[in-house]
Amino acid sequence: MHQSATIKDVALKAGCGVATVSRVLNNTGSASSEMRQRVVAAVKELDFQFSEVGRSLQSSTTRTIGFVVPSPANPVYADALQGAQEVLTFSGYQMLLICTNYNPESELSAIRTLISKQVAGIVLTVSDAERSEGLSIIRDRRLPHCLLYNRAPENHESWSVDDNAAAERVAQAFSENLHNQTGFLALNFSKSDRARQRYEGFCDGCKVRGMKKPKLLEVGENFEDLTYKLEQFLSEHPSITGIFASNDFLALATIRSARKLNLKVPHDLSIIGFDGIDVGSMVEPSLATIVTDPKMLGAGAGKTVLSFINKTEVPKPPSAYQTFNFRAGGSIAHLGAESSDDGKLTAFPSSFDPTK
Amino acid sequence: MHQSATIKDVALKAGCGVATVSRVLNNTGSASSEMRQRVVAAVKELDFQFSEVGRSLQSSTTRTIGFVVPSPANPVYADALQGAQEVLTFSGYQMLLICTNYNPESELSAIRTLISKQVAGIVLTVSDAERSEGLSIIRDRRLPHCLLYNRAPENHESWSVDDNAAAERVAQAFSENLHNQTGFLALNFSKSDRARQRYEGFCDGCKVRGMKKPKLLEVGENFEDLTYKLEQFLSEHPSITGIFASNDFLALATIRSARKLNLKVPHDLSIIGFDGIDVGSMVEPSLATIVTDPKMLGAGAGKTVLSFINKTEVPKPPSAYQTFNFRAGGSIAHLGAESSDDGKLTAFPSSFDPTK
DNA sequence: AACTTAATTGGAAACGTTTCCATTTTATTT
DNA sequence: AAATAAAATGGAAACGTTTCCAATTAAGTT
Repeated sequence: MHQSATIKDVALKAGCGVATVSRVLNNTGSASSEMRQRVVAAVKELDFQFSEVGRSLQSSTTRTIGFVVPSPANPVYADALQGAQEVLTFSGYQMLLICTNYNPESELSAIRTLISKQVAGIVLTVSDAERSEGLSIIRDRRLPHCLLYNRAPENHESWSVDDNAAAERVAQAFSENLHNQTGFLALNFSKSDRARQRYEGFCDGCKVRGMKKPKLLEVGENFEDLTYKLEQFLSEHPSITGIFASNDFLALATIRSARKLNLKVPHDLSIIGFDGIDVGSMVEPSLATIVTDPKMLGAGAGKTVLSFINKTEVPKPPSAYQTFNFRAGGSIAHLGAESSDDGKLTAFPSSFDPTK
Repeated sequence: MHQSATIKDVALKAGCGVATVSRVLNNTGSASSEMRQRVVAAVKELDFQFSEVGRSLQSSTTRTIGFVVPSPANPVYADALQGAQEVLTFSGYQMLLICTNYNPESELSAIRTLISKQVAGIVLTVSDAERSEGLSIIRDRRLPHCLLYNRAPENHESWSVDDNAAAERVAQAFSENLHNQTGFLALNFSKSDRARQRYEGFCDGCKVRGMKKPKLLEVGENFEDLTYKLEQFLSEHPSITGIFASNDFLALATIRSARKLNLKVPHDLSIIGFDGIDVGSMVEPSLATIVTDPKMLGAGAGKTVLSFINKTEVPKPPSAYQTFNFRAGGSIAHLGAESSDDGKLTAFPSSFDPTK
């Protein structure tokens, strides 16, 4: 690779000292207009750009924020990154991105790497915020940081959906539609405190409303065998009328599997998703789901870290019930009083979609 | 922020020179086992980690690859980033990510920023590869780089879908199903050479097969007014029986809009998408589309840059026809000979889905 | 025990900046 | 024209590493 020009080269070409070049280019300190011209000319000629490495060493601050997320392939994180990008770019910061693939061991090494790289701050989503070793290292070093999608343990800032509250809201929706026995489709149940919090909140919500405790069905990363598993699950628990899926993709996949099993959604089985991806409202039946705003959360977490760095006022994350919204949809049926031929209860027409 | 320990602190605590610490920790050069122990102890005690900034300055190479993409919110790029991440992490490199939001002006500044940061290489998607100023700067500096999703001008490596060929394949699909007049729904038509190449390829394909030239409908970033625009478009060109949409989301949104206009898909209007996102095969009717492998492309571009850096053999990108696959689906109807009551031609049953 | 060889160690320079400080030049005032 | 103040300039140190090289110490060899 062609060696880049340094400030020394510029100084040489302009016939002055490096200090002068630095002052001119940074507009700090004084310089004669003739000198300025010479420096600018030399810069142009050499296509000079400062090396941020040199600068960082001297100023001991890289204008870089580290991001640790499970996977950009999950649109929730992708959108959050997008939101954060806008905030960072606006403030002249860059994003160093490391993905952990829902692998807790990767978290620690990611954080170590970011510390080595001397990032000015870190935004991170961990597997389990309560017992994350990486997180304690960050705190010990007093690195500006903010959790994203993890509820904050003490002394940590966090921008996150309140999974418990959101899952309770799902229970409410099932309850309002007279469902009694439901199921919870868990993705990454062991690897994600979010998944567990959702199940917890869902169980709480069901209990409070006098419903039966939801049955749990764990699903692998790629939804393998979903149709088969769903069939097993439903035949084991035939009283299930509604399913709460960990995320919208899983919900849509479940609808497809139900279709393959000759079950009509929502007539035979109601489905509620989580995240509120756009496609959910494009399909037929539209997907009832919890709508979240990943971009806002990502931006918030980014702003929080920046405000720590700049010692400005730290933005307040939204309160629990501002972090999500329930979106009704055609995938959930109201179990009226009149029973249908197959013994199940009739549902709303599947074209019902209050979002339109 | 709590000042981190440096190699000097370690040397002091271990009672030796910094050179020794460096040698011990990097396993370069010799050291007595007693010395090793003292150094290791000091490191533990101080929780020392090398500063990559110092290292980079001295070695003049950051182990960082810059990525310039339009937006991670687009799953195509998100998946590509995911693929690249795995490659980079495996080789001990990090990803510095900058998003341009489909804004050509941001590209140049992004590239300048990356150069300042002394990235070891760059993977980038630009608005127009043929006339990208950023790209020429990169070439002038002889920075290891690889295009992603842009066809390569001379002297540039590239991992990309062959948009022309893929769009031709779409024309073939329409032709096989006896469509004659089609429309092309363009997203970011002015800002993306991909969109234009798709239209070009689609037109070529239609022409070769004796079909009418596709009508063009441009759509804004957020599909605003899609339903209204679609209505206008179809009434202006009533002979249109099929639409090729720029991407799958747009295709799904079009299906929704069609539904709102009381048009049955595919009976009244056939739709083919582009990208092959998973949900496309979960919905009903399933979406006929061009399936691509963004993860593979991202990984390939990453590998290419790494191989430039390490002067190892440069991986060969897939040939044009290996970069995509046509996936049939229920959203495209075969226009048989028998005409239906409304004068249009009957379609396959909408449950037809060869992917199952 | 004296000598040669090998292993171990630390000092110092270099990487590209910024900034302090001292020096030189220019402008202003008497 | 001399004295003073202000502006312009450059040298050098510092930031945290690695590595060359010289110096010291230990280990073999006769």
